Amino acid sequence: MSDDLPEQLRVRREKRDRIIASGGEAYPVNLPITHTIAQVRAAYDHLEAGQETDDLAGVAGRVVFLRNTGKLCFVALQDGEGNRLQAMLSQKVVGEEALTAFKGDVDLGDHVFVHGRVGASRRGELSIFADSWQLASKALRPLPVLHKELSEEARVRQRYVDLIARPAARDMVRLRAAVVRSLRENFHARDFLEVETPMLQTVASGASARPFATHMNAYDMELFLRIAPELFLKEAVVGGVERVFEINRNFRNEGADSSHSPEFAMLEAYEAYGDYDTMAALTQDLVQTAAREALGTTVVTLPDGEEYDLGGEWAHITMYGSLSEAVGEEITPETSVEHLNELAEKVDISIDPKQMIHGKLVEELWEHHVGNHLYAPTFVRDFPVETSPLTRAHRTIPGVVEKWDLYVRGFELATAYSELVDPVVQRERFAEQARLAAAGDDEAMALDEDFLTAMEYAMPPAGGMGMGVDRLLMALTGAGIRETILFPLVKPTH
RNA sequence: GGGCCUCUAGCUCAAUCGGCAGAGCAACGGACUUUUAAUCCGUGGGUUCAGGGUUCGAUCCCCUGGGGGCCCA
Repeated sequence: MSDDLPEQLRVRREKRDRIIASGGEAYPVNLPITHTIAQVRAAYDHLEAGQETDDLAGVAGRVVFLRNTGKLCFVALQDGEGNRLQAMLSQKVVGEEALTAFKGDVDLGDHVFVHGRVGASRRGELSIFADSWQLASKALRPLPVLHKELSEEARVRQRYVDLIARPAARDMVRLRAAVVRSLRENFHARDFLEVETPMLQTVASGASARPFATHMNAYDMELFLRIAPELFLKEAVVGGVERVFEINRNFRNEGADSSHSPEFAMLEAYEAYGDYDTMAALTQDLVQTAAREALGTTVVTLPDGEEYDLGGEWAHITMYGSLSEAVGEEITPETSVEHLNELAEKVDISIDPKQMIHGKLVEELWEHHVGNHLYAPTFVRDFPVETSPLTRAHRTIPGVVEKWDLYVRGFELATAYSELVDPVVQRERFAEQARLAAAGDDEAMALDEDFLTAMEYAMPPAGGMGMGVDRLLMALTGAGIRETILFPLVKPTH
């Protein structure tokens, strides 16, 4: 059986077996650790080359560097954050037997414990001068070459290896945790309550997307993974949870690419007596504060070295206004479908004839003429009503709704509404979505009767906002969405 | 969904008009008490993504399928 293994795996397995057979431990339950690698580094980094102390320390870490010069061995131990500490095993100090065992048993990738005096090597490297050592956990597979980039595929298929090998992978995990923490603390400071609403829903609504379907055996019924928490969060607002947010996963049964993942983390927040302007101010602060707290600056350095500034007041433009400017003629909610279609054909935008409605044409034209060229953080305001069924009509401008999308470096980071709270109008909007669905739009929003009933108990006027957390990480780093997700979905190899 | 690129040793990558499949690191045996991708001597390691076709001969050319990436929709 083990004869079938590649050489390096077989050799390591044999070492494990030999250690255990001779009464040693390859996987001890605990070790006499006195310091973390980081603690030793913090306390002794000032030592100068050749300077030794009488302070003893027992530390453990993963072997990422190994050198045997005969009667002296060097080993670099790494912790989960990437901190490294060298240990030196001299035959004179640990003894011949222990050194021979070390040479025979330890491979790159193993976890090893060393105990000894703290000092700096002749070359100035902070080190443990080991008087004893012990295997902490035997690795049966070799590490990849640490000074070469892992292939993109290996990175996502074996993220744990990526985390061991690549500092940027470790940084992303910690940055993401810092960003999410910043978001939560910001909300808490504003007296928003965090809630968790259903992931399994009988109707997947609150957004325009295809859901994942599943089946509940006990009730013998079809359920859907949520595409958005919106309707439940609004029901919470109806019930008096007037400042509320949720950070959780959404699932959309659509394509996956560098900015879309089938499951993605979403932040949604609702504020009674707020509107899309208060949401804009909130969103700008959430992002800028997260940048300051997680990165230490609002100036993001992208992978190509370019600096992108998230600071300052972000621009506000209107969808119809910016589109009119771009095409050189006035486009309004009254512009006919026929004329919009002429404009679309002029730039080779083709739309399914069954879905040829004013709102879709305006949005497609806007994306082509304006959205694709947006770079600096920009709020795009006042959308056509057809494509925004949960948004209230603009307070003064007929034919548009109070909705904005936030674009950062050309992708959509967040969206917000002055929420539609009139239950009669809301029902009409759902009816219109049902007509679109009947006409073949499989992304039309599904009607949710429970939600409409809740609305009939009166929801206070409110602003609501949604932001993709993975996309926020993209905005803060320039990484693709799969780099921001610790374990992204990967197709099986077979 | 469409187009292009890609899959070779544990890892990162070479290679051949179609003619014994290579390097670096890693591994194995040996030397070395201050190494930082050590150095020196020696050795082993391959279902070239899978299946089929063409051919005396396929890692290479063709077809089908699979994985990954990029661009477009």
